[in-house]
Amino acid sequence: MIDPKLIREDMESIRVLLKNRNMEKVVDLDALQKFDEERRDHIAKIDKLRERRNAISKEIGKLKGAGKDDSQLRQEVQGITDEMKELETGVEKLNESFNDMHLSVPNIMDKSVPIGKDEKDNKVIREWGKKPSFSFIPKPHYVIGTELGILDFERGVKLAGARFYVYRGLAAKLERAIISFMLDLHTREHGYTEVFGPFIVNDDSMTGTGQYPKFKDEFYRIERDGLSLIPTAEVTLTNLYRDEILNKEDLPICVTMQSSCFRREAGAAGKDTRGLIRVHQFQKVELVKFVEPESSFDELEKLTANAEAVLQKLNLHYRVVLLCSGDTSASSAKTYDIEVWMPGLDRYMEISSCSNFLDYQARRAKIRYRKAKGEKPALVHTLNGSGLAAGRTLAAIMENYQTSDGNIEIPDVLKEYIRA
RNA sequence: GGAGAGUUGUCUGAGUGGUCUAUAGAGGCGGUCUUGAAAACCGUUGGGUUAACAGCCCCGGGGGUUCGAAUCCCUCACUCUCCGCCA
Repeated sequence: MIDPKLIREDMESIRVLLKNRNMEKVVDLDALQKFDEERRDHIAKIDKLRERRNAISKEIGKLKGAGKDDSQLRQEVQGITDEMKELETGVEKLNESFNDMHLSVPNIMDKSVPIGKDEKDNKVIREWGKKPSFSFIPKPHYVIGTELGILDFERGVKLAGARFYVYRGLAAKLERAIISFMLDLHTREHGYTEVFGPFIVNDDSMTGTGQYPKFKDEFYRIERDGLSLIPTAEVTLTNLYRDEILNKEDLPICVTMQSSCFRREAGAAGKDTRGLIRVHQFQKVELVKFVEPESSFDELEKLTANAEAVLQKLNLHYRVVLLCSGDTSASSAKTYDIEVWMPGLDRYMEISSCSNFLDYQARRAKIRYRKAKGEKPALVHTLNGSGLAAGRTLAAIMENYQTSDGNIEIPDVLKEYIRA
């Protein structure tokens, strides 16, 4: 959620924002403003009425105690109650309309974000390493994996359906190694604390990070228990401090967690249908930071560098892309995608997405901190990024480390994790 | 899954429908006193809404009864104890 004050005081900048994000049609700003005004007007009236009613009730109590007649006061209070009821039903509807629209207003955007329509307008910020050269035509990971018998898509389908897979032998082992390696790197060298928490969370958590209520179709929900499978450990990690007031001294808080991630991929029919790129269940190491507002853009650079370090140590060529206004997700103020080179697919593939949410998530999830004793709590800034998606990392290693005889070499940094 | 007991402000803990609309103690912060400290004494001590004071809201969440609810009713969640089941 953006600061509701912006809606009242700086409508024009929101109008520009919506235009840049191609979301002009998503939010009706005039209606939003109207709902807000009416709703606040009603609330003020109700408060006045309640003040009067509280006073009368007190009076009645006194009269009763003294054994005196209170019928006149009772009559007056009846009128007040009726009026309040009417206003209250109005406020309920107004609040609902306002909240729905307020939730769909995207986050403000950083000045450094290029204005653009879609991924074509994204800006490549830097590249690292080089595309590897092969003396043969490199195969896509799903061909290598199937031929080696370590990726089994047919049995994945049998067990659960399309977009599921089974790892066998080296693939299973390699992914486990990748995850351990990444967690060790982030905790030993980048200052993150390793966390492990629920993969299944309640609706408050899904709402806190912005998955609900807008994108319900994209996630697996267990109706019977009112719980959902997390699409990313961002949900678990960011909601750790939901409804809490943190100490300034404890910031920044940097946490990392590996989890399975569950996505319905509802709108992805026909896209990336082969291989490990787009699947319903995959593993990922997530990085989340809670920081003071002043430092959040510096922290975004650091977080992105932390994710890049994984690829550097694996010696995988990648580029960092700054997403343009139209391609940045609604809750993010600035996003870098890290795209790894896939020789078999002959294209770059997103393997991490690092975002600064400013106070957008913190406001929803009520994550605050106290700057100094006696001061009112202020919202923290939250950031997150993949560090990295494990299944895609496995795919990238398979394609980049393939040999002419159809095998895969093990990257040096993973060797100590694979003591077969 | 069954039975019972709970959930109150930083903590402990009162409060079973009003007339001081949250006792009291501890802790924290400030002060007096002191060479300094302790003790003692005095004061202060949450979140939200609002331009702001006032007002209004918050006694696990939601709903209800009532002129009036921490207090009564319904419902859900969580915690504890016992039983059952179980990796």
